[in-house]
Amino acid sequence: MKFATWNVNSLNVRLPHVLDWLRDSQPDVLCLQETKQEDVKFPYAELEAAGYHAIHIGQKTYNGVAILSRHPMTNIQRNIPNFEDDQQRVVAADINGIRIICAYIPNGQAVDSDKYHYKMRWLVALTEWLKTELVTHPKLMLLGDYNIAPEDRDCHDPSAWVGQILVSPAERNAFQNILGLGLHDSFRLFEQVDKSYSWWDYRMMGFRRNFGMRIDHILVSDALKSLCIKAHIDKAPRMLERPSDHTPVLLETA
DNA sequence: ATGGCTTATTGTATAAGA
Repeated sequence: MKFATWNVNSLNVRLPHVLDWLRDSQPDVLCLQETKQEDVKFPYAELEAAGYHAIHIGQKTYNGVAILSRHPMTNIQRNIPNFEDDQQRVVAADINGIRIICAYIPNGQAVDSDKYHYKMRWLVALTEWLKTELVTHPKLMLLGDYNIAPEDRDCHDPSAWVGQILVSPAERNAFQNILGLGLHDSFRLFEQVDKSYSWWDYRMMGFRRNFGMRIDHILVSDALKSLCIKAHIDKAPRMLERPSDHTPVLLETA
């Protein structure tokens, strides 16, 4: 099966890119972040016509996540259970016996800001929930925009980013805590070219100069690890007119 | 360089992203 995650930075704007990409790439499952639309505006009909079931949880202007799937989805969960949150950042479903969790982890804005502390609380709640999910779903995959570059090699200029969000020790530690549950960064299960990133700033010609960060990830549980056969980043959508600032990250399993 | 884009909004400037 082929899985992917993509922060589209407004599905309203990016729907043509998404439909083209689904047609060309034929993933079984595509997780979207930052749909930035209420559910009544979500393009269920267009996606159904393209061959995809969809589940979505959204809000106006900010956040919003969706799972698109060629296969039926059951056991649907919206938001992290037992975590008070007015932001729409998580949707999950069982697909072909695999627990698929799509997450848009908070950005954090600036280290030690209120939003940063929210990010850290949010990561704790996510980690606690994952721990219980893994008990009942040994085959689990967590796809999304983590807003964390796990290591220095995931940042175009580590020295310039010291002490910033996306790379701060506390954020990286939170990422390691998730791995500690028995999850694996699928991208790093395979040999990759240096300076591989999933996001580039719109400003300063970030993409052309490859000033990017690898902050979108697909983590897999122990039970899925041995089934992984390929992981890569598809930079093509980032080269289109009026692109998202993120590009799709993919994983293929046997 | 605290931004140089891009998105969205009961807009005509502001907030937020990363």
